[in-house]
Amino acid sequence: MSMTNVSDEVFAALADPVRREILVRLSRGGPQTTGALTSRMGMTRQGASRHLATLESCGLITSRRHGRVILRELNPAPLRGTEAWIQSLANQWDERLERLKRQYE
Amino acid sequence: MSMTNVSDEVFAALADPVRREILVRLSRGGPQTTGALTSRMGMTRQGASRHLATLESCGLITSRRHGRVILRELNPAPLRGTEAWIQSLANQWDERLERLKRQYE
DNA sequence: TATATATGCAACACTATCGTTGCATAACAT
DNA sequence: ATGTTATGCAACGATAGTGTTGCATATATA
Repeated sequence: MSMTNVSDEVFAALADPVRREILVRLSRGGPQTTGALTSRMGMTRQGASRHLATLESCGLITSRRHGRVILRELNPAPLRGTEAWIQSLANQWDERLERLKRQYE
Repeated sequence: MSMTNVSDEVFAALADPVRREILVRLSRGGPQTTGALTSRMGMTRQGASRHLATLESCGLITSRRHGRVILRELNPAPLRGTEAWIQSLANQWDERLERLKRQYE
């Protein structure tokens, strides 16, 4: 597995605190409308809506339309890639330390 | 544990592909100078140097001076926070699904 | 049909970030 | 001392992202 360009968009999406809060709310409250998600978040509807578009673009959320309401739903699948990347990074470092340790014993 | 503002800087640092590649190189090659890290990365020394400053600012790398040479070293510790955050997010979603499943059985 | 609700799209100013260039500093080598 | 190597700091233009406002669209309700 290549260690570069693995879920580049996902990393960028996670960089914004507002988007992370949206993900947390979705994971706790389940599918919600933009309004329910936006309220008490100190931002215009359009501001939050753009964040939702960013999150959907990289696959972190999906949306289903019910009449005039659109329900946003969390999709944690892309997070596995970033999680794997981070773990691989830390693991390679640990393996390196272990090699050095064996060498000097 | 609060799900917001957990290693905000680390998430932002990981959003850049150049910085992620620097981390990968450090995890594989161990402590290196800026020059060794910068070469073959399609960027000026100052460009890479700024990324190194960003990474050091959030604790992902440390630096030791040896005469006129500064060795950069990976510090994977802050990554645990982001890893935990991602896992917690996915876990909460899974638990939610399980609750719903039990409810409808 | 009218009216309210839920949403998207486009344009705008503001800010942050990126990578560069130029100059300064500090440590080695000759 | 002089030159070379390794680095930092400051300023600049370019680019990208953020949040806003205004308008348009589509669906429900009276």
